Amino acid sequence: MARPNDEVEALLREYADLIAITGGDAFRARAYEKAARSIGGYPADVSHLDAEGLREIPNVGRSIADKVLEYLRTGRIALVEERRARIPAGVRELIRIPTLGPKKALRLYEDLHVSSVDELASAIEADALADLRGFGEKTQDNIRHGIELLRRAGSRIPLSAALETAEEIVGELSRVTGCRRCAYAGSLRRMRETVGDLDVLVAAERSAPFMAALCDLPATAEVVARGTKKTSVRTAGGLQVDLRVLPPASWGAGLQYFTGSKAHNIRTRTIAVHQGLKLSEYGLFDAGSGRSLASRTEEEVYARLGLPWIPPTLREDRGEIEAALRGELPEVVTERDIRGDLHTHTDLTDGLAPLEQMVEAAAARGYAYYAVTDHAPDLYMQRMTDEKILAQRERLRELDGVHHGMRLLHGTELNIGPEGDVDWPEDFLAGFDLCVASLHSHFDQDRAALTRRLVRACENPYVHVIGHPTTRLIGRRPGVDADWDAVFAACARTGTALEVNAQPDRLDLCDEDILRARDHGVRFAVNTDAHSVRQLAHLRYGVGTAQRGWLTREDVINAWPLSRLRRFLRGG
DNA sequence: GCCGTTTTCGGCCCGACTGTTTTCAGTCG
Repeated sequence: MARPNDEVEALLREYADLIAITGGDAFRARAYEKAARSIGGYPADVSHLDAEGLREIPNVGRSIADKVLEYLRTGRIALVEERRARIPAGVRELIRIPTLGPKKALRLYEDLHVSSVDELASAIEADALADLRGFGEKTQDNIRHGIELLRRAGSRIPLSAALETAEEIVGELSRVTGCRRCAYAGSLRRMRETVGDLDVLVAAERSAPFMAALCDLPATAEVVARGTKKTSVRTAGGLQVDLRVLPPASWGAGLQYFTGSKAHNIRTRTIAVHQGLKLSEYGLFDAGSGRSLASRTEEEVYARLGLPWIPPTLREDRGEIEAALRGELPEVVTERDIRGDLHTHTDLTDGLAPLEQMVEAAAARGYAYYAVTDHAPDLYMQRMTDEKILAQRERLRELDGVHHGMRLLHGTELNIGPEGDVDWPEDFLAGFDLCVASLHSHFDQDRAALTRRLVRACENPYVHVIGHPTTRLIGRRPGVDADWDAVFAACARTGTALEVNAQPDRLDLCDEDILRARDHGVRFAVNTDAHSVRQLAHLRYGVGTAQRGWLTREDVINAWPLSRLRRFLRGG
């Protein structure tokens, strides 16, 4: 099951939403939100803490500590259940629609008895909102568009959630007696940004114990189908998990087949056919005699087809077969190649952990260098000042090299203003080792204005990296509309790196944009944008996305040794 | 509900944008 911290976070967030929807004290709602975020990002497992330990978590006081203890003891929080009884779950779903907040949700529920996204969609179709105060033409358009966005994301779940569930399931099944191999395949293994269902494979002589184990998992809510070769279940979170048990001799062929993509597999099967072979999930066979030629490992299967092993993240039929045939497959960047994180926050702005904890955690990851990039003053809500950032710099210099010799870079995340200007004058910017610059507002400027804005940011000699360049939020907000080829060209010309932001709901740039930018000769930085210690581990999602964009160590500035990185930052 | 170099009460992230309610509520970052 999910980590206790995550369960508590979800519950407190729900409570905060319910307070907001029922018109409770806004500050109280925010207090629960803040506590939820702090607990979710807290490094220690809350189920191992007592009341005193819980209260050491920022934004957790006596009342919330008691509620957490109640949850850990009984599995529920009475006050949350009380609020739940007053507001149908579907009403809370409504506030996931962009531009629709708690106030509008409550009005829809009270006046029209709308208690789900589907009911709202029908109500709009039936023109039932016409007489409702505050729901004019434009508002309805915005809601309709918001519902569209939600639905397009559909039932697919974020890569990060899928990966956590898959790793738990693989962990459990690996412990079952008779398990020779166990792995997840499918779009998850290819690290697609969202995942529709999980494909889990087991190699074993007997399948029954694994089918039983899957059905008995605590995460399993419903058994969809149960057979000897394949069993499907649905988790409490609504994720379908397909388990296939293969004979050990078919492991490689099965893994290849179920990893896909479909387009990639069509290409490999075509290659097989042209060689008088047949490729299936059971192996690579001679089409005439039916004799098995390769099946134990993926490497064998690819080799018998005349191909090198192709990393799963490349298997999209986006030229990887041709590159493999030419012997020109890229050696894609791996998590081990990343020598440092270049975009991270502390509690000086909206991060959760103090500088010392972030630095210590970064060192524990084995980084050679690490940049701290808190928000700059133009993002007013962060209340940054010259004094605060300079005091941080002083403290950071003291910590430089203290942990395993890890070097620290003092940076900032600048705000790209509507005209492409950034916070602070040039002489102040010159004091930073590294500046990331990102869009945080004015997303709906027209294409020409947005392009100019981004190009101007690139042309600023103190801007080294463009953070989360499109600002998309997966399933919630599309990226901004710019002439990206012009922006990528500007990055290449000015030596400005583009970020591959590893936050699971961003993954920005996305794989396709990376491929385009790469053609322009742009460099990249794979960064977590971590706002807590735990988020430093989000790096893997960024690396997966970078791989899908065919990036190598050479393309990624934070895979370089520090001396080379510093030359890049100096513009050399 | 949390918190404290304006400290046990009285603040709390501030400002902008949008749509619609002609003076501001709601939402967002």
